[in-house]
Amino acid sequence: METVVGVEWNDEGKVEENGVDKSSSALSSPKQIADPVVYKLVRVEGDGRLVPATDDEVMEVEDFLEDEKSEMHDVANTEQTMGSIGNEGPSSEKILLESSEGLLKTKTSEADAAKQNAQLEESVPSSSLNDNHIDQSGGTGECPNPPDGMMESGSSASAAVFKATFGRETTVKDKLWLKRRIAMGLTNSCDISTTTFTIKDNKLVKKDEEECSKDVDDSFTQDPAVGAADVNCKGSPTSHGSQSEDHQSGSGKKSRNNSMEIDSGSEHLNTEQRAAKRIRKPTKRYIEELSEVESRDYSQKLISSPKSVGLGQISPRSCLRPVKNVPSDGRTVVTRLDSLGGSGVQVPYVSRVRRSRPRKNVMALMKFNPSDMGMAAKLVKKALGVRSSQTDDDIGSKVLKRRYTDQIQQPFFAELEKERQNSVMGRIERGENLGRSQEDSSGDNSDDNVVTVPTAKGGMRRKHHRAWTLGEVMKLVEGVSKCGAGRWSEIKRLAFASYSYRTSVDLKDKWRNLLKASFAQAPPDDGMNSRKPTSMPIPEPILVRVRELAEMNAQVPPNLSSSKPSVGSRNMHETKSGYL
DNA sequence: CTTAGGG
DNA sequence: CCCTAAG
Repeated sequence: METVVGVEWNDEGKVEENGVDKSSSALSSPKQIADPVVYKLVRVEGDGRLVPATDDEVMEVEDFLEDEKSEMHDVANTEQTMGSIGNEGPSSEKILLESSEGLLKTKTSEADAAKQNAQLEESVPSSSLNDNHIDQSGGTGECPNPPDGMMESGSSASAAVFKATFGRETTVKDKLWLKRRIAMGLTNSCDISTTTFTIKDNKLVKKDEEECSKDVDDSFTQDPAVGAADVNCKGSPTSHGSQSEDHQSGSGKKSRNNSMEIDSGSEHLNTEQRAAKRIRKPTKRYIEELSEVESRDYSQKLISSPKSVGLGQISPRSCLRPVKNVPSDGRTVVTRLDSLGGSGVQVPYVSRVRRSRPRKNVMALMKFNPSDMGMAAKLVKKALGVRSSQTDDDIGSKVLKRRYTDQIQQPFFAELEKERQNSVMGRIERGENLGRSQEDSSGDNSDDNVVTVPTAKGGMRRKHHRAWTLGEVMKLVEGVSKCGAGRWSEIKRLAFASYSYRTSVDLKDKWRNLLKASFAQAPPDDGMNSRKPTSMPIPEPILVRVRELAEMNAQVPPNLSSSKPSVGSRNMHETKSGYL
């Protein structure tokens, strides 16, 4: 099988001078004259040898190219072109061409490459390589899709684009192949196009575009991650965003400017146009540490991941975007409410839910938003998860949340808390198994509708951070006595079935704390008590039991085990001994 | 998903 | 409480 291919050679040309210099016409640029890089037509024999193309073949190609040239002017319907590409499978030719490509070592100096690129921009008016492409095709009023722009040009232009895309020359003249190649390259490397491609026919694209265009106008400089969507519309010069394709295999924390992988192999890439890279999905924690802006970007990314795209559910995202405009110091909660809500007040509530179990609330949200589907829910959930944490940060940094809350706020809060606790205690002592305290009651359905409760001194307390009531503690202890420490899920099922909050992890944590408390409270007796009498008045009996159980489970900390041996007498007063 | 441990 | 790593 033989194939005619175009090959680029240096003037020094190692191949017979039989070809036709097609480069200038192909690239439709007079400047090409001095350019040493030219196209030669050669034939690739079955054994891989190169044979000068015959005149007929040359003519053939010329016609082909002519055809392409004319086609270049036809900027009319890009979608059609796209379609044809999509439908066209790789021709058998392609394979051979690829192999030949390997054989022919193209040599192109950097300068040449530069020239090529320069020409490229000239010859491909609506190429996405040009940041102004939006303006050029802006007449349509639509946001041009970069790949489409690429597709408009013929093989010659495609070749140029190819080079621009892959950073190397191509010997392939097959228009379709080039197109596909470019498309693939873009798809794989440039998330912009990914999005574009995937949702090309999706009406949501339009929505997206509307949103982003609206957004872009006044949006601050966008992080590439978020820029992606915007790029689609505006082709932001600064950020060729790369929407993470959400390859689960994402690798370590890479900067957004890391090199991307291109299937056909890439050499030097024009960094300007290659700015878009695949980026790794940051971890939640990472996000939390980031500034608001970046956090939001994260949400964007999440939502605009292929999954959502595939389902054509991007609405949440568009809704989210506006949030960006909210001043960081302000109550993002409210804003988020509006934007996300599109529909509702529910959103903020949801957002307040603890990350580990937002599902229920999300479902509730779904009820309010019938239009949202499962995937959307997931995404929303995720986004909200991020968001919530972020909001927390808004209210007060994590540090504040913990340190400040515990040490400074508590004193003020102490009184209230104490009162409440006392009432609880009373009930306990009465043998009344308090199902739930006041806090609890607020919990299940409407739970933390109020994000924070301002306290006397301007402190903020989170509602959804439920203090452990004595009853809960007792249940916990009892549960441990029954099931043994470590079987938290069991305990949760048995003793905490009615407490929708309190995950097994919570139980575990609490137990850990109890353990610590039970063994550690001896030494600082007076000091601690006097200073923080209100913090957590766990009755001694409970502590004793905790200690007991701990000993039984060999959970006793080595050093502390001897700290309080004297209390042993009381240990028998409980029901637990029989169980274990 | 559950458990265990660090933050 | 939150997060993550393991099983």
